[in-house]
Amino acid sequence: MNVREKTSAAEVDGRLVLEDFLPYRLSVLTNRISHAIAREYGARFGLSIAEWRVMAVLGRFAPASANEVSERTAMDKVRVSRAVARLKRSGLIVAATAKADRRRSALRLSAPGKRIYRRIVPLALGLEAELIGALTPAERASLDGLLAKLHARAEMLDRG
Amino acid sequence: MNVREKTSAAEVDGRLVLEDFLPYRLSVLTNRISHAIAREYGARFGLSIAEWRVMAVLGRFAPASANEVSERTAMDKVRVSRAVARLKRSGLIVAATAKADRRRSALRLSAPGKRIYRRIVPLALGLEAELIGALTPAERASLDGLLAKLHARAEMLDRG
DNA sequence: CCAATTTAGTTGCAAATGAAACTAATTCCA
DNA sequence: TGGAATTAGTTTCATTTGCAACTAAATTGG
Repeated sequence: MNVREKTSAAEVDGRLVLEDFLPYRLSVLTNRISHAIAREYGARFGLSIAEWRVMAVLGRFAPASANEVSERTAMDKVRVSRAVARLKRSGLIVAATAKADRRRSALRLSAPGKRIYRRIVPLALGLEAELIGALTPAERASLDGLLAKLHARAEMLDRG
Repeated sequence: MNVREKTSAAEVDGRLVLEDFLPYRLSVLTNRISHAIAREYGARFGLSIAEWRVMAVLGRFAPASANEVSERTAMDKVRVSRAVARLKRSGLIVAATAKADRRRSALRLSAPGKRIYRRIVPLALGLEAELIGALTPAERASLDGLLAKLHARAEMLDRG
């Protein structure tokens, strides 16, 4: 009957069905979340999104170099460099030169940085809870696995 | 034994386990995909991501006003306004004044715009295919449902 | 009706961004 | 070894971004 093969859920007759197109859906979703986050605790503590992300990485993985932060967040290294500079200026993080490699900095949260970090974490978790509140535990587990797979593929696309 | 309640998978002892934190994971994933996309067809056709998104919406929903584009993509209206201005200048879209409401523009792809659109669509779909290539049909369906739920929640967070 | 408010879209301006060039330290290998 | 190539991070510069203020059109309610 000469029915055209459908190559993807996101395509009909050569046109892109945007609302089914995964990169688009992820982008919109992430935009909305980032926006809500920026309002929620970004503005409240005078932190940009980039700054908060740096702090979040350091709260979890300190000491870390700027490069490590960049890799972990997929943020541009220039953006990281600037966020780090601002955070140093405002005293929320401290930088030592790494012993093994003097090009590298060893970044950590300062005491005031830790205090702010500990105030933001519950807010961040609260927001996440609102987000996944509609999901059952099984769905959360499923989401977890799917994101892991997508992440692995995206890393390949981005690098290769 | 006074074990502390664990409030979330992404929290341990007051610290945020970033790699389990949904907004972070989505952000990294989206960053990587956008980056790959920008390289893949952004640079190749001289289009910014914003411009391509406008075209993608128009390819799907023309005629549409700038505001509609903004809502559908969750992009700032200023960003849309500028992308539209550039696309008009380069002749890829045309704007008529909406009959019913003369503040509104009625945007459409021009003939050259359609030609470029039809060349980009397969690339976009190819990229998406690479991304979800690792997922079974059941997993794709599952992802679809989960994103829909998250999207609904995110919209509430962003607006309310 | 028409003044007050709302909505679509643009522009001014200051801040954020990122590619490319640069400095400085390290590694590689001939 | 030591010079070439690589890597960490910063700076420069042109572009992009987005808030706020604006214009213009439409809607609302008195």
